Amino acid sequence: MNFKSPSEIIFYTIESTIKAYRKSSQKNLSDKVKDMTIDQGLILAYLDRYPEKTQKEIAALAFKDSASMTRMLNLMEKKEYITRSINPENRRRFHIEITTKGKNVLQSLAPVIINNRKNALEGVSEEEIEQLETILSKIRANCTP
Amino acid sequence: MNFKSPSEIIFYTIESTIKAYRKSSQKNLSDKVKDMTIDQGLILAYLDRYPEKTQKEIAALAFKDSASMTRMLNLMEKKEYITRSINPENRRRFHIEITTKGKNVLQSLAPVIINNRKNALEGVSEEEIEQLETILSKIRANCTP
DNA sequence: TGCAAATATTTGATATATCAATTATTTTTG
DNA sequence: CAAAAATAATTGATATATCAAATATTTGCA
Repeated sequence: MNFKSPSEIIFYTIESTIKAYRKSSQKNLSDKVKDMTIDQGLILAYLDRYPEKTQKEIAALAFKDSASMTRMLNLMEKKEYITRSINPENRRRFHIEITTKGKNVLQSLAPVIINNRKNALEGVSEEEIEQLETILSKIRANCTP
Repeated sequence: MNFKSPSEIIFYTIESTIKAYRKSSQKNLSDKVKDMTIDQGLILAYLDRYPEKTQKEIAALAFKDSASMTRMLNLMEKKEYITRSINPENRRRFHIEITTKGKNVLQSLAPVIINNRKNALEGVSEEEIEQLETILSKIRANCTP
């Protein structure tokens, strides 16, 4: 197997880039709020923005599996960032609410998330972001059944 | 928090692309070899190519943590893809050997991995790969302490 | 030489990913 | 309408990620 082909290198680069981004973002976030992961923060943000979505839909937004979502929300409930109650219109669903504690955390998280993105994109032009977007979308389409 | 900024979208795209790639690669791989993950396959390939590297070094190549590597190698040992013996030159290290079974699996995996890459990059020019490489490296550098 | 620091690996704890199976409820359809 | 199909969420099993602490060994230096 050729370990030096461009195709090998590029997936290596994508992988390492996203890992570096996650790691640095998590660090900045942990400095600000103890006991909170990037993903939990993002999910909190999605819940805030789309309060009517089901767990399954939030999961899709965050590229999670329903099973992962269930477990993450269990944790977030235990940590008192959210509460869940059965949705009377459709009793298979939950109605998820962000607690005051959750809202406060979200407030303090927002600038961290924005700053993580800004920092990661320092020196990257709008045009480059568009190129990135275009090329990656093509790859994603190739990999999507 | 603005959920529609380019900076938000681009990380979403990177994330979804790599997930789609992993998922489709894993599927192709599972069709060929039962009970083998992409990462285990890659690690097998690295072990084959760099037989003298330590677990820690292999871990770094594959963007794993030493702890994860230990557990993955335990599994791979249990599945009889590798054997580990203490390296007499430095008894903190292991000498890892790929078993015949491991070598056979590796053989059948190689074309799958190559094909996964080829398929994912269908319609992506060399120039685009270079652009991707350049831009992502910039982002990674921004996120690397 | 002898002991402190460094190194390689493991282990424990906790979080997440993924697949398949299960439960509870709602919707569809013959 | 009643049974079957679809849907939302959960659970179990297993794999992986991550951090911190522990273990074993080697290296560097006073």
